[in-house]
Amino acid sequence: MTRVSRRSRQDRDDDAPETGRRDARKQRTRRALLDAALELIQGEQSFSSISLREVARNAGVVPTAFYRHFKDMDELGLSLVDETLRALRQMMREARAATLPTSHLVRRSINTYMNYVQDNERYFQFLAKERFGGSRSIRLAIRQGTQLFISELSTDLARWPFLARFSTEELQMFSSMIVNLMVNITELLLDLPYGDDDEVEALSRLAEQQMMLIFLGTGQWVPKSERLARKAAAAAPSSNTAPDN
Amino acid sequence: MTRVSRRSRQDRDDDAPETGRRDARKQRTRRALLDAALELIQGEQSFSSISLREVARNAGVVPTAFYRHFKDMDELGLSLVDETLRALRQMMREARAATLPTSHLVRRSINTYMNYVQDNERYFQFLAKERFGGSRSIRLAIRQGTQLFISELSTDLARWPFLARFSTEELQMFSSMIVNLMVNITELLLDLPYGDDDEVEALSRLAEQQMMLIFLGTGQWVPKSERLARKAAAAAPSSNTAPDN
DNA sequence: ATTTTAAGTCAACACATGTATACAGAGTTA
DNA sequence: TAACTCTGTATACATGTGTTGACTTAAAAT
Repeated sequence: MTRVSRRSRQDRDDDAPETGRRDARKQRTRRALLDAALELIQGEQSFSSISLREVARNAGVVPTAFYRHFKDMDELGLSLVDETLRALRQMMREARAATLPTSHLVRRSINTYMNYVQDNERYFQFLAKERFGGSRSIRLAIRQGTQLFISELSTDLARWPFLARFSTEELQMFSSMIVNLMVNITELLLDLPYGDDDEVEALSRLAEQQMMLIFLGTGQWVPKSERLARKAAAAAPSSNTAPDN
Repeated sequence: MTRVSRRSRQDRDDDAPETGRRDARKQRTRRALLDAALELIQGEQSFSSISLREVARNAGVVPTAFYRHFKDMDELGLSLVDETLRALRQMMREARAATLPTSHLVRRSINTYMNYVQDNERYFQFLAKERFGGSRSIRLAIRQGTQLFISELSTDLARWPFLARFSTEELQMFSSMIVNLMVNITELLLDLPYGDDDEVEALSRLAEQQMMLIFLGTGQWVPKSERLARKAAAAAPSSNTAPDN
């Protein structure tokens, strides 16, 4: 306790290799622990109901070794959230880079996403279960991540010509609806009997329709900026069958 | 084991008083157990992470007494789902009876609902947490309940003049979007710092806007029944800024 | 070559959990 | 009244839990 190590593996700020081989070993069992937790969650259990010992056992390691990596199950959970959201964001970035101009953009994006969910089922299972199930800190982290998504999507939407006229606030509202929609679809997808491609197809089409409905709605939505002006233009009876806002 | 009691309290089919006073006692501790579980869920824990003993303790009863009422924690959970959904359906029926003709129907319905959620927070907390957190049977029960809601809502929507032209399938899609939206709003509401009326107001308005957006979308949605006919009417370029379906 | 560091093991603890069995006493029925 | 039926209690057991402290043994630093 009198001496201070110059630099430990834990408090590095960026991912420097630090130094060779013991570190690799540590990283490996850390992964094993994370994977073990994810795997255990796959079944009936939720994160809050699996035990530290269970995780350690499943990772092929003695319970006390756990503490070399996480102080808590909660801390492991936060790492899981972090990792998951990072991966998701990564996917989104790639998707954005890949699909620039095209018809069927919506359909293609949805298909990409559905495939991604199926390939990374464990992460999404975790997110779905802990979005409301777990500790406050985990819930909060997930919510912040979701909010970040909404913001990113709304800046994307701002580039679409027929959405350019809306305020960022309105775009955020649209985005949040789309994200909610996809969250819901994701959760349905996760509960599907494994590998039923027809059902997945059906879900994709449902998502597409629902998204289209939202876009149709935005087409009729009167931007906040125009609302006062329009109101001033007398009280003409609405000729539309739909209610106006 | 040789004799068979004529009729036990458990296998009654409707709520006959059965007979007096011992039964009342039983019913009372049964309630205590259910309430204890709900209360425990209020905090950080989720249903799958609370123990039988905890519930018994919290209900002021010895652990083994639990078995006089439920064979399992899972069975208690199912009772909870049942009770919750029954109460929800009840609310919906009342709401439907109360609000017949009116402008601001959407706004009023939303306000009613939000109040209901706040008054029955425990039940909604439970639903939110177990919708994906718990055992398959509980998840399934919740999903079925949700589906039932969607169906009921879609028969309601069918009575609205400007939605009459749609197929039941399309109405179900609209309904599911609305229900999802409300589920999402509910979950946001539950995580609000307790009793912040302004935030609740903001959430209500958000829900209202989102619902309006959906209705605007339906106004532009081309019913399946008309789609072929329209397609036959040549390939006129769409004059709308919004994409068509 | 020697010392230091730290990831992982081992054994042990105090306690919580689900459930089985036997029992008490009030409530019901005859 | 006497016989019985149940809800709730008391006790006990085997097993799982989080966390402790002292240990080994390779890798890293000196």
